[in-house]
Amino acid sequence: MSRASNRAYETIRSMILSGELQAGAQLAEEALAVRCGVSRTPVRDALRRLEADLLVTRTDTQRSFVADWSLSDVGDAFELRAMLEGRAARRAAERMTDAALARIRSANSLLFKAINQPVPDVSGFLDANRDFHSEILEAAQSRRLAALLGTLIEQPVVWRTAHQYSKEALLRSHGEHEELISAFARRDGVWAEATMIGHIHRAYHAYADAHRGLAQLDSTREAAE
Amino acid sequence: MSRASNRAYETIRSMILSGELQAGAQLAEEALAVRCGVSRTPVRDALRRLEADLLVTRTDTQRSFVADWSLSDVGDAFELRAMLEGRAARRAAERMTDAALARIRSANSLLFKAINQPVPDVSGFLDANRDFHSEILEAAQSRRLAALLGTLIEQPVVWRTAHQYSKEALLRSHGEHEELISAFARRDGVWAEATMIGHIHRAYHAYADAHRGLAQLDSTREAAE
DNA sequence: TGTGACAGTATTGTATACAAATACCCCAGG
DNA sequence: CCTGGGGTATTTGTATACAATACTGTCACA
Repeated sequence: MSRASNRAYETIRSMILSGELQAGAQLAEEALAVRCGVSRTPVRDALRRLEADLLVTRTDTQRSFVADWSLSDVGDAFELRAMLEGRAARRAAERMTDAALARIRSANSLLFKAINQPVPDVSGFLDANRDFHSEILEAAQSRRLAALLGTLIEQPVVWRTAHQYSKEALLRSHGEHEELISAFARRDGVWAEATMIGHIHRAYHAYADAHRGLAQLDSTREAAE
Repeated sequence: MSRASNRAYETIRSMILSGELQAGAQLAEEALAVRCGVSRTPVRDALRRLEADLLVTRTDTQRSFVADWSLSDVGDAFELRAMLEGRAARRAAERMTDAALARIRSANSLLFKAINQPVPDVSGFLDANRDFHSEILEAAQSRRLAALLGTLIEQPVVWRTAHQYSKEALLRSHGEHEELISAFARRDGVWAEATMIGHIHRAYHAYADAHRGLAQLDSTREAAE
């Protein structure tokens, strides 16, 4: 995808995720085109992609709006992601090559290094985490699974969650990854799947706890106004 | 989606599925626009959607080609579909209302009627089958699950398979649906999930058998030339 | 013979104008 | 006050022109 189209996608996406565009707000193509500094054509492209990400919904008459993500929607997404990533881990374990295993190990080493800085390097953690999971997806050798997970992995949700994490929680992630690696090393698909499902579910609860905390802050703030 | 865009989508899709456009063939926007009798704009839209369906792939430089669906890809898709529809059945059973149950029963009655014509009414069967499965998806109350399954349910694959079915095979489908209904009536999610997984897997094997038969015919024909 | 640069061609990306559809607002009638 | 109709404003759909990019084949040179 070339410049303008990507720019529109990234711009609109970040406006949604930052809250600059609130849930339910209408997304008119012309207005977005102006804000992104491009014409409507790439904006239309971007809206299509965001719709596939479920960040944008369309009415039956083709008007676009910022989708509203309740906590239950997020739960929904995590549940599916757990199921699909679990399946990916199982397939990966059954098809694991030594080379892929080495790459996965290396990603988790980088992740460990990022945690053990004087101040934990969250963005380094996230990069390594992404690599770790995508190596597994690669090893699973299923284009469809990759395509489905692509729409489900809301990196921003992971992002928000990770910034809430304590160093201990980050280390726990690393430890769960190590357990996955053990399962891969033994080509034990069932173990890998179960571990992955647990791993994602723990991430979900970390997110939900943080979210509840924030919601409480919000309502406190509102009450104070 | 309006007229031209849908027309392009349907036209290109059917050209791919009918084999008029063979796997690996390049899909140039201008050429497709001419063949569909519309301009490039709606064709671009259509290609995006077909890409999401994985009927079309794009190179890193944005050229589009007809995706090549080996039997293992189809197996991949069925496996995922079984997992996701199984999950949908479980959720549906856990959330089943009497009204939804009635609609599901009615869809399966129509399906039964379609089979029991002097000559089985395959397209009536397919309509009822689609309704049956989409009522379940509706009852599952998960937008994301619905979105994921939407890209996976290749109605044409079902179509090709159904036309191979004997009346007995169609009746077996009806019977499996009845078992699902029993599970729903008892709100037994585990039973519903297991039954659905079996149902989809049987459909896959029916497809694979038919496909192998066709492949054999093809190679025989080629040998004869 | 092999390789790299170049030019010409094909293809996709973007902007823009206009057409079609839809939503909104206001007012009349009950 | 509510409801429906109709006109206007807004928004999306489509076509088209042009720009940017990627592909292809040829020729020169090693």
